[in-house]
Amino acid sequence: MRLDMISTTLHIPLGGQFGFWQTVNSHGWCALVPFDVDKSEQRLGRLLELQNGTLVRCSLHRRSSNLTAELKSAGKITKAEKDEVRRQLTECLRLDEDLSEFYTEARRRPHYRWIARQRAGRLLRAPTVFEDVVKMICTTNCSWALTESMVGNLVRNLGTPFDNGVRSFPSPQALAQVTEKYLRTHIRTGYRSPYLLELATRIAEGDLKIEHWRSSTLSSEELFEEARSVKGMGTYAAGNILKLLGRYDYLGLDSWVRAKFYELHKKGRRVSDKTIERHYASFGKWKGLFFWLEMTREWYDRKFPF
DNA sequence: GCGTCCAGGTCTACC
DNA sequence: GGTAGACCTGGACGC
Repeated sequence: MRLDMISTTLHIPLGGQFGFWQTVNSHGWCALVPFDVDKSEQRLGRLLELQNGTLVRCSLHRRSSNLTAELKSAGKITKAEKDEVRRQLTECLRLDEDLSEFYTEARRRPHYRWIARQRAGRLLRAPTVFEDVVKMICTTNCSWALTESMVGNLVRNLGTPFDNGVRSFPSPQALAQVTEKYLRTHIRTGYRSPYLLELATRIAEGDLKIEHWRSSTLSSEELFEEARSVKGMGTYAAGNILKLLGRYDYLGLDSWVRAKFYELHKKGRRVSDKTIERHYASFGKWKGLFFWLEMTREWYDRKFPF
């Protein structure tokens, strides 16, 4: 479908702490639709769905001390819609998250000073917790290629169409409308299908309010347990979802980071998860972030992999 | 082209 | 509380 698009530009002032390209490439999310990346231009693309259903395609890049967002939509964007775009982008790029305390901790430790220098530590997230949780479940027990396939199928089959084949991430309501068989056959989510369906149905029916998690006053332990109560979210998935909520108390171990830890700290020898936990215990509430950045440091030293 | 094996987290049943 | 086996997909490999 081709629509007559209206373009407009939004400028968002950035603090000195903010590393745009570092945030975009902080983990694999930028490679999962409806995000897309243009490496040569250092741009992040994203189709946003606003509360009133309006779709806005954003192309983001850094220009001096501003984030420039080039917006395209089927009609003229109102001021209220622009404000919502700004809010959603602030959520995705964690522009409101204050990492001063984390950087002070990093500067105190010679091995981690590079983190503050690089302005690393902001982890890209989706506009909604729902999208983050669905994607996290789609990373479990499979290769990255399969994650890309499952998320691509979800967006292609259940997302709202925009322009030129681009689609939004499906809402809980859209996901809740299909059957487990449909998910297995068309989305290829396998045994995860009943988990995704249950999650979407609970949210659509108002039984589970995961969008509150980002502003929750619960302790990290309580929030971790609440995340664990979602079927399909084990210790790995819940630990990493907490990082996307701004809580870094958990490591979120998977086979890739374990292997990286063995390589960096144990000359390739396997050790127990408890040993890894002990290694980072002194980092307190920041341990998950120090851990992830140490495991991915080479991404910052050379090119990012996504 | 077909069959087999394997890697990857989580859940459930069982001890 | 700890452990074994099932779940499902796609890629690698051998024939």
